[in-house]
Amino acid sequence: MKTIVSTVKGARDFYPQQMAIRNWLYHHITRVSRSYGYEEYDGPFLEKIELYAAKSGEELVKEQAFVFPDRGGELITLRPELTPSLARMVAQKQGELLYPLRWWSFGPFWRYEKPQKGRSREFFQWNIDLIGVDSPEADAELIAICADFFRAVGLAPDQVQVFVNDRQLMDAEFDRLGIPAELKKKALHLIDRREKMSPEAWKAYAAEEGFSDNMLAGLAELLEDKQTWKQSPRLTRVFEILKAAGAVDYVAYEPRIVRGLEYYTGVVFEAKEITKEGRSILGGGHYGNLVSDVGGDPLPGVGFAMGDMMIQVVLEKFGLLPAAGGTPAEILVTVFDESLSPESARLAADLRGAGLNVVTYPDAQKLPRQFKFADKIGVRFVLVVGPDEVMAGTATVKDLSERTQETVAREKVAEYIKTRLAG
RNA sequence: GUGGCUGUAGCUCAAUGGCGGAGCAUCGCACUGUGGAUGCGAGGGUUGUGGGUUCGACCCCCAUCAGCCACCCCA
Repeated sequence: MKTIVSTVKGARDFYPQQMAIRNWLYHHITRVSRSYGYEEYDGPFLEKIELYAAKSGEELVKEQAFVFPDRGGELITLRPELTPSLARMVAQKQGELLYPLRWWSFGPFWRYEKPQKGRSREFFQWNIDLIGVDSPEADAELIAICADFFRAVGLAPDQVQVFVNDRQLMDAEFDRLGIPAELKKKALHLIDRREKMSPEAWKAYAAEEGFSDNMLAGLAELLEDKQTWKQSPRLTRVFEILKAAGAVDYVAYEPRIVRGLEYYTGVVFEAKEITKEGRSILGGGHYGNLVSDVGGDPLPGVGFAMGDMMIQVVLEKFGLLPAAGGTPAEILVTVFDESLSPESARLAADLRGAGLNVVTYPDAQKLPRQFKFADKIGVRFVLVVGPDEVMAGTATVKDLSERTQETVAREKVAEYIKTRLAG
């Protein structure tokens, strides 16, 4: 026992039960993505560190990426996010791709973080982007995809919400409040920090950063006003579209959402569980230029990313995770004794040929043990082929859930079971 | 990266510094052509790891690892 080598910190074993949940998530992600016409893609899991050097939050690469030298001495990074890879993939074929581009992906990422609930060092992430358009319709489409996904997994609008804001609206409001250009970035940061500090600490912090009392009062007011979006033609349009698309129940304007990543230039959004003001489930927004950092021509887009950990935390809280997997088999074929084991193998093969999932007991153990095993793994039907059945060309089919049993001609067994399964 | 809480059987948890236990689970038997129930029995532990204090450590101290929580940051 003591010699078992533990998993790498922050990495997870996927036992069948967890694997079933991962596949279930993947299934819904696939369906929603495809329903909007998005194509699946993926990038490499390993990238050169330079790819991340210029882009996306300095801290992400410097402090949170797994970086190691390969045997040739080159610094290799386990990808901490997908956007830079996506940017390269688009830039490499910028001229030949057909826009707008609708692409999605679900795969593993690594970040050297301190693991806790809803956060590990190896996680899966859904990335989805609409590239090559700049319209509010595009923003609305991605937000509607969030809403559709939540609906698909059973989350209701009173459980999760997509909170939306527009950085350009904030920018205009900053102008109105007399906040100079050099303070705007700090102002966004200040908004981001508002909920994490007491009002006093927040004010002190703001004063330290160079904000006047007037600006501060204006900012505080801006954060309380849930109607400001009406000043923004873009947000007005986004909400109009979301209403028409039947997604607006899941969406709300929220001035406190500004998002940390600097490449967002327009609409930004973040989904949260609303009952506890929890951590964000997913986040995204509009970026003005995806590919310039990797040498392409300016190309706008909108996208979001959702990690697999937080969504599972939320789904579990609301009892929405699918029931544990168990065996995919419907049938267990017992082995009466060693001499008749080929009969069982033949019957099992026939049933598999008919499209059924069949477990054979791998040993000529006593029948009670085989039945007990069948019960525990959760198959519905147990088949017995003993001397009597072989003589008569039949098989005995016991339905564990109905507690009934019938002896059926061998060639009719598959049909018999299918009928019972359908009924 | 910072601060805090917790590590005892497969799981959930007990055990004043003095013989490490229970429930559930597992396995066996009652029960050689039929599962769940019941009864009886069995196996399972370097008390996360490594040091220290002590006549004696699951218990106290130090370190370390892991999990969780709050920051940081974000998904």
